[in-house]
Amino acid sequence: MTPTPLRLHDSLRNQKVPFEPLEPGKVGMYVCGPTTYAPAHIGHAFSAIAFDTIRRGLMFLGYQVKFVRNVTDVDDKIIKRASEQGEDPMVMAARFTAEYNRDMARFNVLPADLEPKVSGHIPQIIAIIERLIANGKAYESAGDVYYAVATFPAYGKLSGQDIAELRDGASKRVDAQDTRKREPADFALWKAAKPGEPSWDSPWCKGRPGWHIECSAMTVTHLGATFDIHGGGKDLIFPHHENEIAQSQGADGEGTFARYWLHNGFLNFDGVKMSKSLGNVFNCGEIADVVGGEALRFFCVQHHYQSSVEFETEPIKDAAGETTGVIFRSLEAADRRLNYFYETLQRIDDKVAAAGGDPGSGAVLAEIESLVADSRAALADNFNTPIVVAAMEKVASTANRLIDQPKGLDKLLVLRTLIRCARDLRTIGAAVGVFTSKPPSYLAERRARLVKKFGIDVAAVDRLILERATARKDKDFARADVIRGELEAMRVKMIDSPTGTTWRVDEPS
RNA sequence: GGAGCCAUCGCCAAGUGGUAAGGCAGUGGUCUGCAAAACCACCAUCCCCAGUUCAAAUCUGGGUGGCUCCUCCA
Repeated sequence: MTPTPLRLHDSLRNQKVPFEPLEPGKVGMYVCGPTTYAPAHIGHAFSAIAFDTIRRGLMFLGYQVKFVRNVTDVDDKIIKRASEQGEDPMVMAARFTAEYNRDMARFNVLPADLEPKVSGHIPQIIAIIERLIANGKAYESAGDVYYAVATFPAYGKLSGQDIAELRDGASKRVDAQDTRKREPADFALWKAAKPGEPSWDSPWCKGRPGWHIECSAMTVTHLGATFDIHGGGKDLIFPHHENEIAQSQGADGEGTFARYWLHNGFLNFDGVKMSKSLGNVFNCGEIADVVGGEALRFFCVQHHYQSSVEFETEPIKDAAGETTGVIFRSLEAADRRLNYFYETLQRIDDKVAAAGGDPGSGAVLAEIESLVADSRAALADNFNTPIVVAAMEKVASTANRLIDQPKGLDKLLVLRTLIRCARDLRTIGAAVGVFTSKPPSYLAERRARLVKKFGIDVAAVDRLILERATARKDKDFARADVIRGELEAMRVKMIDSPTGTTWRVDEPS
């Protein structure tokens, strides 16, 4: 299959450009992963989902993707946190790494093809530092090794920063340790370890790598000196990605390293940045428990990966006015829409099963035929997933119409069209990471989640529904409506149909 | 102080030179014992001002408002 040509927004050129992989049909992609010193929060998920969507999009468009996402398991923050908790840093990092991967799986983030760790790449890191020293780009100072920013003229190109300005900015923050640097903007490639800290032998001192160098070492190890796509959060542009470029090109020469830079936008909470001081940092586990992992995934897919996104929350307060929790309005809305799609898929499956299955090949209604092609075009235009969602909305509403009001249409045509709707919705859903569950399983999980959340007594609901059915049979509609009122007070809404009464839990919107 | 991003219907959100996707909410309708769900219909000229152009939400300049980075914060 010939891959579909695509255009993507390259941060370095700051514009949408045609994507031309090094090797036709193949994509080598590297994304900055987590530093594992704490449970993953929703920002980590947001970035991981963005690049998982891009990866899936590339695969859907016909590219063979090698997806590398690193784990920073050696880092000052890890050492600090582990020391505070009296835990071994490497053990703690391994624990949070496993937790990170479990969390991301709940958002339908596929495992990376490779998940390199700093601790497993010390020789490669030392090798690249040695190359940098040999090239005159780095210098040793009291056991530490620093990158000499002044030796790399292109420094600042990615972030649009002027190196003179950076010097001014950095010089305001000089502290005692910085006297080891030639100039404040220089950054550490290797730093000496204190007793008890994780450390490795090196030509300079027993120590550990600086933060930035790991990515340069891992990309060249696993993707080669030059590769296709490098991704990460917008906040990493400076200094992290700027430093990566300086390191890799300093070691391997001009024109090497990432050929396209992709950066995902940030999550804003009610207009402000997420930060611990504002108390709006939410862990992935909490989010997935409260609204379901796929709801966050769907929410992300409803937005463009590059845009910053508004995220509406509302504190839950007890009688005394104390905050006891938080309501994720945006995610609840996304989950309701996701529920609509799953219910639609369920209805199609039921209808098809009732009709005796697939009637074989033949024409389908033209209005649903373009979903796959339209989605392909949208994804090929810088991974425009909101357009994909809009196209899926159209197919879902058509499917529902065919189920409810198939009047005047050939039965086999309707059946074939419905089968095609379901098949294409699942195909396109998978291309962006949604609708991956079986509808009964999603619907059951959602109900269980909401039943638990609102403390609904399922046995009582079933009893009341039976009572109401009896009342309706007796034409005692007054009684039936009283029962409905009682159920609605429990947040239970009934859906009457020719085959009986089902119910759903409704969140206040 | 330096760099950059953004401003589209009540809310969320695509579109970045050719005459405003989609969702939520709202209104009217079909269906229903009544509802709900589902479906159908209606629902914005794009922050302000000035330019460029046959044509601008989309380009340029100015203004206003918001956000981010320059602090190993995704």
